[in-house]
Amino acid sequence: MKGRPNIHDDQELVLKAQEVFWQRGYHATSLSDLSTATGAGAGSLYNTFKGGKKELFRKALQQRSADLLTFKQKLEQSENQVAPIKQFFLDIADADPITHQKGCIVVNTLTEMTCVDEDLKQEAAEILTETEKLYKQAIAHAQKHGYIASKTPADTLAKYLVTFWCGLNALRRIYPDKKVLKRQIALQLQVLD
Amino acid sequence: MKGRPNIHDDQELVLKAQEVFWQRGYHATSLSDLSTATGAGAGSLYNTFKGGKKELFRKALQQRSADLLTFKQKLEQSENQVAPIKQFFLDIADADPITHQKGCIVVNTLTEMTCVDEDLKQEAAEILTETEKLYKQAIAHAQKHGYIASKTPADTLAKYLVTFWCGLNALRRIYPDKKVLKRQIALQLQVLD
DNA sequence: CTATTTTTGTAATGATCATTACAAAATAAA
DNA sequence: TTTATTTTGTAATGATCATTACAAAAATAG
Repeated sequence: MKGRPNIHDDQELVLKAQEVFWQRGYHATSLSDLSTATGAGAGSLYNTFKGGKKELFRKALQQRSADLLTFKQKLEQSENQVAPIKQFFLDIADADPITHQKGCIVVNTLTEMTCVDEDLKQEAAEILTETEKLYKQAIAHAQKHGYIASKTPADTLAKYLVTFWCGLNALRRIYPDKKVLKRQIALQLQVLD
Repeated sequence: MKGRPNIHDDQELVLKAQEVFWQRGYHATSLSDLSTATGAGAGSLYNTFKGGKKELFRKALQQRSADLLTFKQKLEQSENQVAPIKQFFLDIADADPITHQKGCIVVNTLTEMTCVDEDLKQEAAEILTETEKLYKQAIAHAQKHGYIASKTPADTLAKYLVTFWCGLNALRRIYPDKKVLKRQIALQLQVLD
């Protein structure tokens, strides 16, 4: 293959860009910010991501869809498939302050892009419905095997968890406090007993 | 008083600006958008709001703090102070599609401004903690008078409601569907029985 | 070594942004 | 009326934005 070799790994560019987008959102992030964060100049960024800023953002967002797949595989190896989900939520309380402030890039995007960019809003919404589907399967599995007593439909409980996830990412911004968060998370997870 | 008279009422300017900020957020709203929405030129807007776009946004946000006070007065006239809160949540399901997409300007601002503008983030956070305080008093009152059986501390339940509010404003964007929302809201309000 | 191809950094480019300058308009006071 | 004062709409202003143009750099292929 001819041509000057890549300095920057494409995937690493996406991850470094994701960090900035995650913290500042789409509109408050400039190409200069992305250049600084990635270490790549505008030339490189536009050569790699022909769609420019928006394509880079899309890739950063869709990365979470890939991450979800990894979590799905972990679930499927569990006896009680709801246990890793509960643990995921409980672990949120232990996160560092910056992580609390960042929240969730998918929820952030849903909020930022609604009434602004229908495509990106829809992409964020779809990642959340994917998450919901994963929750639903895990809950149904756990109910079938007696890990959950509640007769509430798995569908409803899954939507409950997605709602909680979105709410928790607001709460942790207001109260980035381990004790408070642990207590609130425990309360919310009671419906899965 | 000397001088050319006002065409635009200050409060109406704020409310018209609020509508645009509520839908599009701070960064995606241009002064041209605000000029169109309010019917006032840049000259008028800067003459009225010396702080420019940011002051106008602040006023639009703080309007919700005033609205909260109105709700507080309604609460204090109720026998069961938690009843109007439950009703408020249940009524969300009946809102029109655009209202679902808009969500809550306070939660939107908390999300948009975290890691971007500490002042505005804090203002949004404070409106939510004010809301929490209002919930807490109402819940404590209801518990004392036997309207709520749950022994869970009012403080914890109030934070639960704020978390739910933030989550619900994501859920309604994904499912702007009366049946779905009614079901999920009813489930979440069960902790207040 | 030469030609070709791709990446890279930098420096335009043109659009859009928030803000300001300013003169005309419209009132009250004198 | 005349003068003073405030509002209004429009047209600069200068900054910043995303994007593109382009030439140097760095590799491979012939």
